[in-house]
Amino acid sequence: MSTNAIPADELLKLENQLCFPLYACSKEVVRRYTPFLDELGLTYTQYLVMMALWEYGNTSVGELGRRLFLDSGTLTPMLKKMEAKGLLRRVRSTEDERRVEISLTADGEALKEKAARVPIAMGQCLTVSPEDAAELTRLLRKILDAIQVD
Amino acid sequence: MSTNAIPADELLKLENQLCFPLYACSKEVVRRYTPFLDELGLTYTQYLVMMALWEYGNTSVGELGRRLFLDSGTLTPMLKKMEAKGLLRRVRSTEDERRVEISLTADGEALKEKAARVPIAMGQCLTVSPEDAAELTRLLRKILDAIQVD
DNA sequence: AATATTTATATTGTATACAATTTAATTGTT
DNA sequence: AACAATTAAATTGTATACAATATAAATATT
Repeated sequence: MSTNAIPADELLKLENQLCFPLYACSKEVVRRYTPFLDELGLTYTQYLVMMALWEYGNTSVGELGRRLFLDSGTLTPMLKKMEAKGLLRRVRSTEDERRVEISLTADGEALKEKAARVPIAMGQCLTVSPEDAAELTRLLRKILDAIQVD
Repeated sequence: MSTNAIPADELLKLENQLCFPLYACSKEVVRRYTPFLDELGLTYTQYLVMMALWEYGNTSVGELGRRLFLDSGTLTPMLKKMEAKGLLRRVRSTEDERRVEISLTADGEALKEKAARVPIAMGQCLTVSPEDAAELTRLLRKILDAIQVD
């Protein structure tokens, strides 16, 4: 572990850091979803929950959290709201009473058709070439995979 | 605007979307900063504010917001906390009384030396090659630039 | 000059996020 | 079986984020 030759000035410049554009880009892109998701009555995180349920089917709070990188402190209140809106059911598992099973209602399942508009609209809004998008996704997944290890 | 041939099923898969890995990766990377930033008594967003001030010098709330992609609803309460901690000053401009000038205190300026450890520690924590980091940053900046236009 | 428009912050309200703790159920050990 | 350790959600507390609105100051218009 040798002394790093780069001075504090350079190290701390926003443009020299990976994390800042990552943070800013994520926020700005998510923000662009809002008008399209408003039409579905969903927030971005709720939309993620719905996509996970549409794709993988019914699960538990914990499994949902592992898939979406969210913990129960975020999910529990959000799932309660979504249950109140009639999109899903929260049922304590009889098999393992620690678990709460999340399942889609008919309304929740039906919302999928309307939701297909969202990625299409965003695709037109973002103007990222398919190549750039693929490369970006690849690099982000690589970091996510690496970061999970420790 | 022709009918898109890709079915809803495919469009709505988490793995087929750029935004989800972007969102998840940003969150997970920011979370890794926490232990290092705790030593400085900063949150990640506060760290961004400090980096902007160290790099660009004193500014106004609005300019800070444009640089960091944050609005006054986020910045005002946060800057008040940072002022209370003695890191910066908030002074209503006499020249234009709508503006609030943000300037570093001696303590805030001094924190820069300790903060240089943070990007070094994160660099070791992330294990991203310089090439991947450069490519990723380039693509993220490209999206951020494109998204600002509309 | 008086009024309208724009601009810069601040405030309000809603929705995440997550660390830390709590509670209750299940599993592992002796 | 009894107790310890682990696991799954829920809760608590703190800190963003941002849309919408409010407020006040500066600028533009008539």
